[in-house]
Amino acid sequence: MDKKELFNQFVAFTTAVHQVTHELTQNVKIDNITPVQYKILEYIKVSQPVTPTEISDCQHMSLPNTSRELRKLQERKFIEKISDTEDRRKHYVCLTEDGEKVMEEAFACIEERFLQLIQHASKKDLEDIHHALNILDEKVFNPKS
Amino acid sequence: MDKKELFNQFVAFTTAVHQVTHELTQNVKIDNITPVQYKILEYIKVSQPVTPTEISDCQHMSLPNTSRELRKLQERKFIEKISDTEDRRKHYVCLTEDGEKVMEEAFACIEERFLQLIQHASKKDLEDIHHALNILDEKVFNPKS
DNA sequence: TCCATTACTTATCATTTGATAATAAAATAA
DNA sequence: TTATTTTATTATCAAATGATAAGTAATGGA
Repeated sequence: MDKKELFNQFVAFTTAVHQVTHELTQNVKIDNITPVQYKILEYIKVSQPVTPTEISDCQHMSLPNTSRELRKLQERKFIEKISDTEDRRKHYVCLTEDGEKVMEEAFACIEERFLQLIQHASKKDLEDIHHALNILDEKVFNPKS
Repeated sequence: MDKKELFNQFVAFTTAVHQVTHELTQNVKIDNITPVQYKILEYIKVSQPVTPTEISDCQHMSLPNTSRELRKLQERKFIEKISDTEDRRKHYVCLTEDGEKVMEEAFACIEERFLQLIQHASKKDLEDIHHALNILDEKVFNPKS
């Protein structure tokens, strides 16, 4: 296996992943929410509770800008902040009930499209996909070293 | 294989892919170029010659905005437009020599980081990765139906 | 020929996002 | 105690991106 060739395959693959991700998420429409705000909500949904600093790091945005977007999300009652009892500088960000509802709908919408994507897959296909995801996760995308 | 479970794995996987893609490309620094402009150049690099309409479709941006960014890229001598001799409404966009050089450097930079990522992979690991990419491409990300 | 359509451009405006400075409050180290 | 660091916020400005209207030129069909 030539590494150069593998790189080319990798580039084509990641492009396809981005493309499909876009297709799966494009019909998720939360009223008056910006892409960045959606990404933040998505991150909170799967990782809550999280601190503004963690959001800042993972979403690759500055803390002031993170703070601004969180304020907007809080004003719209999608999230709430709870200050740490130990270290009162820290704030834990969580989804509110409204926020949970909205994100569950969003994920349901994405899941529906995902199921369409794999609707023709056989039982063995599903096993193969599962296995392939594991391999790539382990050996490329989540190196646990 | 439960499809619901596979969906969760899929979501985690695509998140990891986006994360790694970001890490691989983050130290590609082309002077005074915006993210959108970079994405356009990247697309042209792998697909040239392309028309503005194709760029517009693939990059999910309106034709007027595409036209504006292409103008900027043309002013900076990264790309050139050639009109179709058959249908003179159509324009083919290509990289100039400068553009080619810049993008080759960018890809070299990404490849270098990719090689670091898989530096500890054995010969068998590389085969496994190659195979896994093929499976996912075929069964999920590039459904040829 | 005339009309509709396609491919693209220009211009303009609103919104989103990014960058930075200044501040505050709590924690921690000296 | 005082100084430093960490966490987060507010405020402000610049730049990038998105949306839309209007216009040009070429094509193709009626």
